[in-house]
Amino acid sequence: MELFGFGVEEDDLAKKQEKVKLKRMREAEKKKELKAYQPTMREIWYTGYETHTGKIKQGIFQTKMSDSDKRKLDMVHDAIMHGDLGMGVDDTKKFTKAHALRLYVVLMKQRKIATIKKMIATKPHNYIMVNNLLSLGSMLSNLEKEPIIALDTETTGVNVFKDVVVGISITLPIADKHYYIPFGHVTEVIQLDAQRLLDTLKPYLESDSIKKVLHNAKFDIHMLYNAHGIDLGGFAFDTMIGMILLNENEPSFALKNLATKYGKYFGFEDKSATFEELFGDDMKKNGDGFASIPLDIGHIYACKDTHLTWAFYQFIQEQFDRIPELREYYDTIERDITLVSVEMERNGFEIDFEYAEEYKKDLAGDIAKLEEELRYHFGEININSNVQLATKLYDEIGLSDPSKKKSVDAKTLEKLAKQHEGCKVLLEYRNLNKLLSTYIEPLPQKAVNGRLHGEFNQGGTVTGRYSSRNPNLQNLPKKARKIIKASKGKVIVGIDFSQIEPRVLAHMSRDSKFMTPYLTARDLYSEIASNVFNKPLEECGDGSIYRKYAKVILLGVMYGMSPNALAEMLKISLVDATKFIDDFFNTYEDVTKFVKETSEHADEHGHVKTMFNRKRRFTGHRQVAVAYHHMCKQIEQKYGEVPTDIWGSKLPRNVKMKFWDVAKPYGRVKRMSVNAVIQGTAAEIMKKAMIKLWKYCLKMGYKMLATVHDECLIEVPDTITIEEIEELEKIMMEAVTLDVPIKVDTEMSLRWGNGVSKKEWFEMKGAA
DNA sequence: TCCGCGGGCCAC
DNA sequence: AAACGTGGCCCGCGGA
Repeated sequence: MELFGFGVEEDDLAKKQEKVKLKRMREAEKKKELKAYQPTMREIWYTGYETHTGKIKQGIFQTKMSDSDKRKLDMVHDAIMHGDLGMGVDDTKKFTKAHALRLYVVLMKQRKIATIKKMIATKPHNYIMVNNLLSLGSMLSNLEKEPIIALDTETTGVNVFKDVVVGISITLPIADKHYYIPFGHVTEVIQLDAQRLLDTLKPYLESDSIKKVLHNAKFDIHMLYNAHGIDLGGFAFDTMIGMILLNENEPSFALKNLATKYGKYFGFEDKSATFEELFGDDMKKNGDGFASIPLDIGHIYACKDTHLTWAFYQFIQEQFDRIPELREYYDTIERDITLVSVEMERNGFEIDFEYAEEYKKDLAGDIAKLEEELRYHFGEININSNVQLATKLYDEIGLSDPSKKKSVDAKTLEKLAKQHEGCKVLLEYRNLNKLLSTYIEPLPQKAVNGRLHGEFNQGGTVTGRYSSRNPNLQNLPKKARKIIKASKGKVIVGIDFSQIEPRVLAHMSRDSKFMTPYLTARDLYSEIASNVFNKPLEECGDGSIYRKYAKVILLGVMYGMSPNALAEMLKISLVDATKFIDDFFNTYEDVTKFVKETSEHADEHGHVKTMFNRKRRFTGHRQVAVAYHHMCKQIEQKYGEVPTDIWGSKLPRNVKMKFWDVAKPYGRVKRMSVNAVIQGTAAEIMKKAMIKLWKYCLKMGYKMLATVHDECLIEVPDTITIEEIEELEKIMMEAVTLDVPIKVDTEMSLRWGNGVSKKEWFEMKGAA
């Protein structure tokens, strides 16, 4: 590797430098050329389509670090030239690469220390550390005059059930002061006694009359409660959720990232080193998080957190003044739902460890047998490696590839099963292995005190739905749900909105034909099934395969499924699939109109809105729409009409390709926009229902456990009466009033996944 | 050894 | 060059 002169015997440093300079200039030129396509050597923000998945992505694009050593050496070289490393130019002769890299570490350390010293020297006058009774008293007397404050906790880590709070930041807007109150730091610096301090702060933190603004409030509420028994009161606003409402496409909602991007809009220009730059490594190494950070610098960062949170709060309020319906949306839906999320995460699910262990053993045994069979069929390959598998199937065994892409997914393997009997075994293996490795094996390990606590994120999706993770409790297969049981003396009640998305579509489109089955208490899916498959209605009832298909069809067609995909899914001909889609849109004229108007709204405004005014924005779509419509017009003029099936049309090949370039992204946004309105509205209805359920459950002593998009899970005493269940159902159904009735279905279970209907449950109870 | 990515697959 | 949406987790792989 070129070391910029280090270790060079001929010692013509100047000449060498000249060469390097030239080289750098050439590189810079090259870089300039490439910039438009692939930015190198630094981070940039980007927005674009991910070519493979077709998703719109925003993020930080980071180039590979292959040149990082070069840069490091470069810096060391400069430092030596400037005398920063206390060495003369002559010393550089002895250097090796390793030596220079070690020096780089020293250099960075020196720079860190210099930065920290400077930050401490230039600390804002209103950043105050509270670590004695005098400063505490002063802070409290100011606090009593504040109707609303910003609050943040510093902790030993991010596990809300295991970590603890080591300090609390508070911003007092009227006093214009930002405080950090440390009580759990590993330091020589004197701190207030933790217990006595928390006893003193508790009434203020729990007070409903002192309103609190936090960034990612869910985390702090958990931490204060779990580790210190403080039940936060007066929760007023979560700036993270606020920012999500203002731009759901933001790549990161971490306070520091938001500050870097938006700080300049409210006078918070912060060019100082980030906390991670200075302490990221230390925190990782020591394992006690913020507690290990020296307080003289740590408290500055802690103060800045609430300072920033408050600045964002004001910024968001200004935006909400412009868009008052968003404030209304936050106030009526998102604020309280934060507390519901906390409640669900805190409750968690009880795991049946014995059952899980038994199930694990069974599965492992079955899987081992299948693995042996697979070795017989496919030899000594890693059966989990799709690369090795594809080579085996298509190159060595020589199966003909129905996917044309050497795909080895379930759909393809099913087709291949006719050619090779090992494929069926493989499908069975995949099935069991997925169940074991993703669910049965890891879930019990994630339990804390016997209960499994997943995260529920109210802002986890761009449409307004919840997401769930660590673990994801919204995608457990029925078989995996069986390791979850009701607590002793309890029963899990699952209430789900029946066909909520079609009902939302019926309401929003006001399509009378679509609404009629709901208004006359008939079943839309069954009617569709009867029409499509040309079967009598009796054969298309609940539980029939035709009805199940109809459900898939309706949801698919609603969101723009292609005839090809539909034909594939239903194993019907392309002609039939095309005919069904046409029939659907001809039958439901106002649904068609609704889809069209939604799409046109997106074209014109670059966003769509749900029923309760949450926006989904499509960055750059307006330009795409203009280009698309322009091209449609041109094609219409030249060729008579715009074909629905581009590739099957008679357009010249180059026109097809050019049209597809805009039609593809345009179509994608069109589908996303229609979906966002319906899915988003359904999600809002669920959130409204959950808030009402939550309040009722608190009163009744029930435990809310989870939401799975259109379903709510609640743990109640097993002595619950049918009237009490019906009260819960009523609360769900009355969450909103639509032009079609809202229906719910209830399932009761001692083991999730083994549910019975409400009727069966009470029959069982009656018999016992 | 760690990280990002893609393929595959689970849910609604 | 071939069109349902919203998510998260596991695995192998290649690069540092």
